[in-house]
Amino acid sequence: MGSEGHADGTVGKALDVLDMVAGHARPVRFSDLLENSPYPKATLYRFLQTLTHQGMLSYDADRGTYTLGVRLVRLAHAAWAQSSLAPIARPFISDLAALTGETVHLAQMDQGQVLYVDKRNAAKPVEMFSQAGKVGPAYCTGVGKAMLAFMSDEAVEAAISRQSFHRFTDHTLDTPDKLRAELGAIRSRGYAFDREEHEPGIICCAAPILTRNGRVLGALSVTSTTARTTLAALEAESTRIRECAALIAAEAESWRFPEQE
Amino acid sequence: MGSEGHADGTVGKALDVLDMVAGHARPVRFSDLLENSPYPKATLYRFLQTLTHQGMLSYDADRGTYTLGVRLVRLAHAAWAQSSLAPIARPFISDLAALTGETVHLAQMDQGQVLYVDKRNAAKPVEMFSQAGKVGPAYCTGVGKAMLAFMSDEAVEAAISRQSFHRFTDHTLDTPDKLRAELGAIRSRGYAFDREEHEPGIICCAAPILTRNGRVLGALSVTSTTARTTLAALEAESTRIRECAALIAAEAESWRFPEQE
DNA sequence: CCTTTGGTTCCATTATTTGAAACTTAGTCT
DNA sequence: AGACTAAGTTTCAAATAATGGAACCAAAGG
Repeated sequence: MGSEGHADGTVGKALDVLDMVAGHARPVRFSDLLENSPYPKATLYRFLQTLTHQGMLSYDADRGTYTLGVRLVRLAHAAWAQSSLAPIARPFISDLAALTGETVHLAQMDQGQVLYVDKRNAAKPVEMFSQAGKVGPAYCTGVGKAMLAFMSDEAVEAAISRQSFHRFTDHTLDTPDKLRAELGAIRSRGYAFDREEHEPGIICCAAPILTRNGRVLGALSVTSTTARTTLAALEAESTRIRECAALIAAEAESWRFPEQE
Repeated sequence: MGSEGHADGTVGKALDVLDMVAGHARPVRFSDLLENSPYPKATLYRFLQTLTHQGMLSYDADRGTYTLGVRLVRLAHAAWAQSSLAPIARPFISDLAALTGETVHLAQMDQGQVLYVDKRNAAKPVEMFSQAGKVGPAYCTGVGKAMLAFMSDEAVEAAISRQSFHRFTDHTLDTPDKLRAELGAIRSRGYAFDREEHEPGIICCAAPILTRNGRVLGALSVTSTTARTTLAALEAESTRIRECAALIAAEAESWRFPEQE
């Protein structure tokens, strides 16, 4: 039962080191890394050398610090274009943001966590990278619950075992059982709410993006504040949200059909 | 020399496989990969398993295809936040885009390549990852030349040795010597042009972002098309661009890149 | 000049990776 | 159906690469 160490094989460990570098907000020195590292000095050193040599990290010789490298950025660029729903969904979420006048989030599930891959705000100018790429908890966000509700039982349990169930607000569903009950309700309703479960004053209505065979591709949410609107008013948009999700799903599915050679 | 890198160690090979997947625009089947793979079936198979398990790839069981995984997107977010100039420069490039009414690029140099870390377009709504995160050649872009012109001789030569000198247009500087001459001119002028060297019809004026001691942090450019404006008109903005670069440098230095002594 | 701190290299031991071949499906042809 | 075939998966002894304690080096500090 994986308590923590899920670093299988050598590449797993190397990627672990990548995450360690990514974890720090600024360029890190070797010794900084060594402190929170499960690996001995020589081993960590060699990993850093290899990753740097491979372009996944970049080393500032003057300062002796490591940052994430270009190759990683290039891969990520490809990943975003290729594996995320974002490029396909872009026009649809723009429309949805314009129609509702609220902030729209597009998210996918990553190892039991919610990964926001795009965001559109009708009012404010668009934010870039600073928003896309963010991660959040699955158990207390609209998009997270919307996705969980339509995943297979094993996948849900795997995800649940990775949740922290931290009680962010009075409304946070802070146990697996409360969450499971909520997921059932969502499944039959077809869409999810966030009733200030993650942040006070923030509410949303979210729908999953599903393939024809019911596989979860991602989720879509319209977010607002209790100051500006109510859950009931957001629920009125649920049909629109679900239609938008369906359009994205259709587009995604047709676009992904392999037309080899 | 060594276009296809010597994949040192196990992680090198694994990353190689990642690149292979990234190379294809669409989801790839195992056998597609196997064809252009230097690795035997079993080996490739195990790499794909590991990478998938690590979230670097994602496997579509229905279709039996691999795509780049979302973990990369998360890493890229960290890379962007960490690559320091982008978050700092954001308000400044927004202003510059508004003032000039043209597209503004923010780039940094890594391993002889230009990495675009942000982009702002006054007219169109902002594009996300699809633009920021792109990598381009240094020898035939305004930002690339602006940075090279202020780098140390060794660094420049190292970068030159990594350029392909592909002749994109009639104006491309396609030899090291032409480039070196141009760099001298840029250094004394203080800013660089792109005279349709990379793409026909695309011109720009670029300035480096330098620390007090002259270290190159990045570069800034204002880009337009020959249809809309002229080089002379862009040059009129050069003072503004350089001022903007100076502001960013000052901010960066006080904030993230304290120059020692 | 001696010590500490931070980083790099060595190298015998150990564990992992390797890949030919055998095996398992899932299709296809006759 | 039965006999082929293509595509993906597993096995296992041999080959290879990773490991990490310890030695080493280079600055900075006393």
